[in-house]
Amino acid sequence: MSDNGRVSPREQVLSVVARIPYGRVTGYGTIARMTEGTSARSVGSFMRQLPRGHGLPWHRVVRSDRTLADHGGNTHQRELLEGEGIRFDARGRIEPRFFWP
DNA sequence: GACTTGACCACGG
DNA sequence: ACCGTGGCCAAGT
Repeated sequence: MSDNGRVSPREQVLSVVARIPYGRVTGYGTIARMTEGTSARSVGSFMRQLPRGHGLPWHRVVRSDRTLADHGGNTHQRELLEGEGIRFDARGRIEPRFFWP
């Protein structure tokens, strides 16, 4: 924690992302609701600065419309998710049953 | 401290 | 179902 007993927004976000179970996904807005002092947009801003490959399952965070965010480069997010058994429909949307909670 | 920038979202037309 | 619009809030300039 950083100031007066309250955990900083990004710490909370990191903590929630780390808790997303294997084989499930959640949305930016959902994370915003589980944390304080955040919005879906600010959650995305935090995620953007994360160094890749530090162990955090960043790929389990998707848009509320169940499509994958455009990260602006080669990311194998879809492959990573499919590797966990997550299925996409013909439109490129993750099937609702994989959402967490 | 004002102004800009996003891995976003809900809603109306 | 597809846009456009306004709202959101931490960070960076």
